[in-house]
Amino acid sequence: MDLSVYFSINCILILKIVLMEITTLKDIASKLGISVATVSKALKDYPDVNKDTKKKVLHMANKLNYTPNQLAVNLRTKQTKTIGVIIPTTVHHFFSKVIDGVIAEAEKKGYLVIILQSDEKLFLEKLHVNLLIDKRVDGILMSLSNKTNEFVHLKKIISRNIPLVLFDKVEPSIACSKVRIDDQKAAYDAVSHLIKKGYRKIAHFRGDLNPKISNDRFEGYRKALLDHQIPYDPSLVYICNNNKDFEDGYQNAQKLIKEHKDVDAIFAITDLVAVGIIKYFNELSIKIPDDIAVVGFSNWFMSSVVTPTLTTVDQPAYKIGKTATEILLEEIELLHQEQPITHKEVILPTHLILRESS
Amino acid sequence: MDLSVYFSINCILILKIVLMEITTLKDIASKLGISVATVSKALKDYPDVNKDTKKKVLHMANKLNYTPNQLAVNLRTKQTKTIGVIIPTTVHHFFSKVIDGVIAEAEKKGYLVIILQSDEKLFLEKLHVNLLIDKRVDGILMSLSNKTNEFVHLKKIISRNIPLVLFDKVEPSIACSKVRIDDQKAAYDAVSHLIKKGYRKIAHFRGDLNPKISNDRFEGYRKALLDHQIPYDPSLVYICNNNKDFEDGYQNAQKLIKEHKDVDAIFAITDLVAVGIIKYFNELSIKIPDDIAVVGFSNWFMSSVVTPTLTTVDQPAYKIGKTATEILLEEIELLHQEQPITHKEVILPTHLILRESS
DNA sequence: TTGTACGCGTTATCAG
DNA sequence: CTGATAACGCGTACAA
Repeated sequence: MDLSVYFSINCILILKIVLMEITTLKDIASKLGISVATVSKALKDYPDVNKDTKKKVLHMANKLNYTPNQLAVNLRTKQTKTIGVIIPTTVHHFFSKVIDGVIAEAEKKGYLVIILQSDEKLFLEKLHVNLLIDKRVDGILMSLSNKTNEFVHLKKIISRNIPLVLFDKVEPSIACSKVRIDDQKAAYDAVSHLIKKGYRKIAHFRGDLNPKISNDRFEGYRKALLDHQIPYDPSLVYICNNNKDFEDGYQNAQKLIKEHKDVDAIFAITDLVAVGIIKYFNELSIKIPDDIAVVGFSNWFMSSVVTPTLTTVDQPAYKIGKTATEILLEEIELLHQEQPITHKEVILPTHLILRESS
Repeated sequence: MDLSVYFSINCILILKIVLMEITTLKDIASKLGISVATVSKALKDYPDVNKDTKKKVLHMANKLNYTPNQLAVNLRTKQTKTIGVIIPTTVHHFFSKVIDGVIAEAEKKGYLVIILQSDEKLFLEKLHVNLLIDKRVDGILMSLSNKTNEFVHLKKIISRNIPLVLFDKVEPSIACSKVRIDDQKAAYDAVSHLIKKGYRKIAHFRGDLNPKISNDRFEGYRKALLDHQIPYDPSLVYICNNNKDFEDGYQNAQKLIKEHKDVDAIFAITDLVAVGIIKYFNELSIKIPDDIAVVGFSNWFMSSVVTPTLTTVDQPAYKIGKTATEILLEEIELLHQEQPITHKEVILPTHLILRESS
């Protein structure tokens, strides 16, 4: 017999003995010979309870290590002090920072966070919405998947009177609060920067056709060109839709070089795409930014350590998560107090971070 | 008045009208003129209920969009179908992949996941343990913070009879299941690889002194040297403990070059440290691997796109999360069935990924 | 100041 | 096969 297994079993036996009993109000009440109601009130600092009994209750509660059973509290108060988050994926620098912000803010206000991933699939998004509704979370935070093109599940949340805040990938037609950046303006700024630096033949590696975010960035790109009297050339726009941003960037860079030898800059929809481009150019010894400049989007950590370092748009991920959560918790609070809710749309500022690649 | 605000308020009014009532067993029962008990049984497919009534109940439940109130279910069954995860941070490639694995596996089995961050602080770790216990999660998954040097909070979990699985950063003395890699062997393999490639003066950028993980990797480094008749030189070991891995790598590389001009390889405790080293060497035009080879640890995505690409130890993050969750859910299930639990210690294999930097 | 009694929505036992 | 009834643990209006 393996020693570690033996050890483990041994431990279980010991544990059975040390097992801590969970104390309830009833336990305290019976030990003290008073009623459950009084104990409850004492613990919640009600005014109509004798100082002495309160002290006794507090002492006993402490001694028995009492903590209220949240399940029972939830059932009574109809609040779970829990919010749900649905995002495409956690394995993503942007989203993990958003989560960081969400958890930090929620925790500060005494809320717990349940995280679910849509994996960019509509049916999973729907499934998870139902899961969260059944779980009776107090509110829901969502960044929509790229494939989401119908919104009954969002309407269901709203019709159930559960506060919903959309962030990042947002649907304008849904009546709820939203937190996002101005993708069009951010893209416009990035491309304008390239133009000001003297680049003229600027390609754009864009995202899928459906998501608003990708169209907005594309529009920003186009507008920047037109506003600076550079004709818009559709053949300079490449679509990255394999959900493999890095390889999309790498492969499209390859294509681009074949099809447009004279291109002098690329605006990529995402840092990952940009890093794919950089990788390819490095392999071919195409000099960045001397031969071709590259600008990314999101300011992933990676963009600051890659060679050359990447000029990119800083997207305040942590702040997006934090703000969305603030609004959500506010709405939850208002709802609880039966006060009217006014939905907000917050647009957080972005900044272009200038680095070596442009 | 701002139009969007007006629009929002309008929407609220509409919502109030569409508000969906939540149906309970009682509703179904009264509509059908039967008892709650029968409805409950019909819905749960108990054998002792008439086919006709069952059909009627099912139909009505469907019509009214009935879903059981999980809060009540939880209170009754004393299960929340929720597990808690405490990790140092979500903003970390390794941990976000672990989370991915955890959520995927939990979801498959119908469990939800609450995530909390210790931010490498012991007091937060303790706080969160209490939060999760109060929340009555069915089980807890933890990767300990670097600062964790006492374990009463872990013992508290166990004494409450809540299944606990430790992963990645593990404490051997705690009687619970564990999922981890063999850090010492992984480090040994990495350094042996350098030696076989002909490198002789190999530095090690290690982690903080406390965490087991960092000591294990250091031991692997030392053993590999000794086993290959290379004397161990303590002055070649640099400590990275600023919690800023990238900068630690960068700065220690600077120091190393000053203090040991003839060093020919570095084994870094983490890819981030390695990338910091690479960055510094790139700036100084020190050739990797010709002048100095670099090996990292973890196989972050970044390591495959940096220039030169980084040789590193692949740590199966997703699998670690998935396996830990599997074991946890198993133990939860066993506990629920009042069957004895045997703790497991799973050691997942790592692989050295050979790239350009060595 | 304290205690009684009920409700939250389910599940489970047991009698009919 | 069906339905009272109790219980889970807590909160609170109301009676004492």
